[in-house]
Amino acid sequence: LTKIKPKIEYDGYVPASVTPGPLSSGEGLVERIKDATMKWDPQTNTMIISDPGVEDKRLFVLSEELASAFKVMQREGNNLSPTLRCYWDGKSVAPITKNNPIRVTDPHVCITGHITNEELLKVLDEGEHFTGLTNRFLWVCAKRGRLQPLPNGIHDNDLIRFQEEYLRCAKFAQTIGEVSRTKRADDRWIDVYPELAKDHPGILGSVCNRAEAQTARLSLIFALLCGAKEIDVCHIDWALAAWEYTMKSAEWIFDTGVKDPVQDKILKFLTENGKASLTEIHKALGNNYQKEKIQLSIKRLESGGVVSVKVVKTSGRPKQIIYLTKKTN
DNA sequence: CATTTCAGCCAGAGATATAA
DNA sequence: TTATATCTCTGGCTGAAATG
Repeated sequence: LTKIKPKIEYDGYVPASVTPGPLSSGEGLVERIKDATMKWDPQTNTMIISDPGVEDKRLFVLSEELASAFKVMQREGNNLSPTLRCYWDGKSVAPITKNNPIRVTDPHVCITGHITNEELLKVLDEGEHFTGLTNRFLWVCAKRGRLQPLPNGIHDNDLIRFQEEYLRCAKFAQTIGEVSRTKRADDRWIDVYPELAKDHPGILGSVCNRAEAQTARLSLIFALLCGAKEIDVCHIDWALAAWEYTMKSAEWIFDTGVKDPVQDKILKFLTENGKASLTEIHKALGNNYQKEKIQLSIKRLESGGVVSVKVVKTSGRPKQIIYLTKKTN
């Protein structure tokens, strides 16, 4: 909406600020919506505002170069990924740096990124660094429907119609406060929830294991776009349809070729030895793998029924033994 | 082309944390 | 306290770039 020169009256509505990226570091994302910073003034012996910060915590990032964002995330010490994850959760962000007490309270950040399938697979294949990040995005496959050598563009009148419609919804949404589901919508939600919450094995799991939260958010957006005060059954159904499309997209993108390298190594070790303790697996992975990544991979293998984990008592800390449950091929 | 330099990688020892 | 789990750090290796 804001990318196009406004042709309509906003009439009091302030659009979120827009940045084209590129996403390069968590600090960069924080800077745009940071809180005011205070510092001690020895002259007057009071706290003074050293930086007014930004009042409006909304930020829309349109990153045409998502590949570069994924690349910088793999660099050591880059905190883009953790920052993005905090943003998704709506948590306040306070990067820990010595001389930079900047923080962001209640961020509201939306990121739209473009990337080709080839690039995505390439950057994802190189590291498993962004487990937990990929499932905070909705993956939507898009391709050119037909060749259009002489595009007409959208007619101004049509565009204005969209703008006005959107503006109406946005203004309305800002007035209604908390949104809840209707009773019928609650029932529908309870109905579909178990299926949504189901774990998926493999790398697809790490991409899709946030289905409930994503669908809930989508249903809220659909409701607001309808100008509704409550989420109704249809909004949930639309959200489910949208979610299904993004999941199918993710399946198409991620289920071809990309494997979880940690899983592969664990499986290889297990096929050679039959069983292994966590320490042995850790050693097999080079003694320097983070426990989260190992645990995640084991959990996925476990939910896929490939391995089972047993806890064995010792005279010290209990030993966790991982068994191969069925033959792999 | 041969040699030197150097950053980056990695195995693995050893230190530290954790659960009972 | 013990044994296991997890993390950190170092020295050696490698291959690419710089130098002669």
